[in-house]
Amino acid sequence: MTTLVDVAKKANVSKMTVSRVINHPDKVTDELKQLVYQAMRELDYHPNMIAKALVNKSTRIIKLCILEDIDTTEPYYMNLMIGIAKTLDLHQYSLQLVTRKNFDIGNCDGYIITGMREQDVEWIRNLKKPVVIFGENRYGFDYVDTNNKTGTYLLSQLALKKGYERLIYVGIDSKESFEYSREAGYLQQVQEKRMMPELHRFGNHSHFAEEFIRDNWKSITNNTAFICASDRLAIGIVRGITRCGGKIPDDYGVTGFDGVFLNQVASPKITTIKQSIIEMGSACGENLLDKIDTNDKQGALVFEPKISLGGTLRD
Amino acid sequence: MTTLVDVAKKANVSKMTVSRVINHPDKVTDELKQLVYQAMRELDYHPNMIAKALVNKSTRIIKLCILEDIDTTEPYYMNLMIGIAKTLDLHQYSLQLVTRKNFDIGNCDGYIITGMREQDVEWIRNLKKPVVIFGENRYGFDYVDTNNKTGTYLLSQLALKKGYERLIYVGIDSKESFEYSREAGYLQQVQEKRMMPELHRFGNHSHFAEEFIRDNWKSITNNTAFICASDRLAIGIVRGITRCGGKIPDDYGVTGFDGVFLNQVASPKITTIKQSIIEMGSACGENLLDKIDTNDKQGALVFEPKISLGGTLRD
DNA sequence: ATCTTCAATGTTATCGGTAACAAATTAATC
DNA sequence: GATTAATTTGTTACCGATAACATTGAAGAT
Repeated sequence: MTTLVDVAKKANVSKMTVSRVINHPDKVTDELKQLVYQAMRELDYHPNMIAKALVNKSTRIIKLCILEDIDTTEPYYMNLMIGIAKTLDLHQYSLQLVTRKNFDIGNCDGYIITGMREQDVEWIRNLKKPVVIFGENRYGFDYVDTNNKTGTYLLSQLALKKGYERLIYVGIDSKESFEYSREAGYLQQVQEKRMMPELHRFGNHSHFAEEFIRDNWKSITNNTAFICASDRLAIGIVRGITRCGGKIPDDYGVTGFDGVFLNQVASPKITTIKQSIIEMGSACGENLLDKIDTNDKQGALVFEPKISLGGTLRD
Repeated sequence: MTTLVDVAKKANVSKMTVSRVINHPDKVTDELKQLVYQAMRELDYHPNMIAKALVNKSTRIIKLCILEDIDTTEPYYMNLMIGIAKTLDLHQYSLQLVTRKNFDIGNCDGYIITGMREQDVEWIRNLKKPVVIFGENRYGFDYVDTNNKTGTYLLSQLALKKGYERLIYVGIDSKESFEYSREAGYLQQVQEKRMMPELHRFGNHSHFAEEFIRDNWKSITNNTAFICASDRLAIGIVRGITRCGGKIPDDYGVTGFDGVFLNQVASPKITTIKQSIIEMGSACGENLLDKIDTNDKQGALVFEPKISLGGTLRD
């Protein structure tokens, strides 16, 4: 490996000048800079990040903490990691995957946290390194997420435009911020149209949604659309309606949210919100690295949702 | 952060002695060792891996190269990563996720490679750091995998025991080693029973398998079991048989392979080979770290397959 | 012309460890 | 008991970078 000294010798300057060309180029004359650049190119010089890390007392490690149960893991996370890793690699940082159990083993320069619950706020506040949360939150942490409210707002709007006359929201029975936002999107659309809101909440499993349909089938009038907080629930609703003999999308409409995993195997495909998790992961990484560099708050980064048309709404 | 010097002062020895207690404990008297251990405990000393890496000219980074198309990514890889990360974290290594495009950016101490094809053998051979392949191969690389042959052998055996009289193998149309092994398992079982082998191969998509059933439905006699090389294919076969009016598991049996992803949403659940990818990932990590430490070949690590009973075989 | 001032470059010490060599202590040999 | 060998511990230099301070040299002020 070529080092600073090799470059310095070749360019006939001190190694400090080379270091400065890299880190404070404005403090070096153009003449020397050219010499140094030339030498770096000829020797194919790449700075040794380990040495850098040693003097900076940094680690070049970012921890990705997945706080949700690993059993429920979906490709979602895989895409997230791919996105994060892409950015980090570019900046010569590396990603460490940790869970609740082992998150405090070893040092790092920053955290990306996903699956945060209320109970986690405390210890996250106490972390001494920059943090970015993946998933919206109302505790003031910087975060990256889809605009959840706009998502359900748009889907509700679309359902109405397709002529469904009744809109039932099927939500997740949890106190998390994203759920409130998705409900809010539905509510706003419904209120704008002066309709009666109808909300139901279940654990995020398809069979809960399916049971709900079965148990209430007679009260579910024709021409109803279900705005679901997740693809899982949407699939349950579809299954329930189908088993009860209802016709999708002619008599009933269904929309989901997420569009990562289940949509690949579902039949018919759910009309849902497509999230570009990879892109969001990259954003997460960049957000965090900026934060590390500048030591500044970066604020939230909200991605505008895109509808992915499936076969569960008319047309 | 407490350093070697802090510990050395507290224990009234030179820092070199402390270093030796950690790395060559046999070269230090028990008396001093106790003093040093005591001091380390009191100061809660943890070695600085960055400094270590600098003098050892190592990086403490392991690259996980996923060579398959990211689009086809399944939770499979997520589990793999969790397994690998678990081991690496324990040894204070960190994992870097790379793909074909960016695999040579930045240094590392070793590679774990998955999704290897024949075309990759060349450059993998040329890598200068230790390598472990995830997935069996016949090029002499160390690897970790399920015993693929035993897997299909056992499933075939089970199908016969359940009384199915005809066994059709549905394989993946690719030249990869795992496919050959799965075929071999089926063949061995069939030959032991002096039956006529019947093999078909398709791209690894459920609709190919489904079409196959439709196109050949009249020649598919009752009491046939399909030994499939993947859950995807198995799901296609199930769908095909169901659509043609066949009854599973009464008149037709189906088995898959993998049991990670699709099995969660399939209905009925496929009888398949369950692979503990997390565990295999850990093994991968340990294998590689051993290799880095000893600079030795570690050989293959083959996990014995376990059958996961679903509803696609009788009983 | 001399003294400041400031910008451009070089020197030295440092980050936290380890290897290689030096010194000190103990044990072994004659 | 003196000499040598072996074991244990300490000293120094180094890994590859950067910060802090020192030096040089040219422009501007008096």
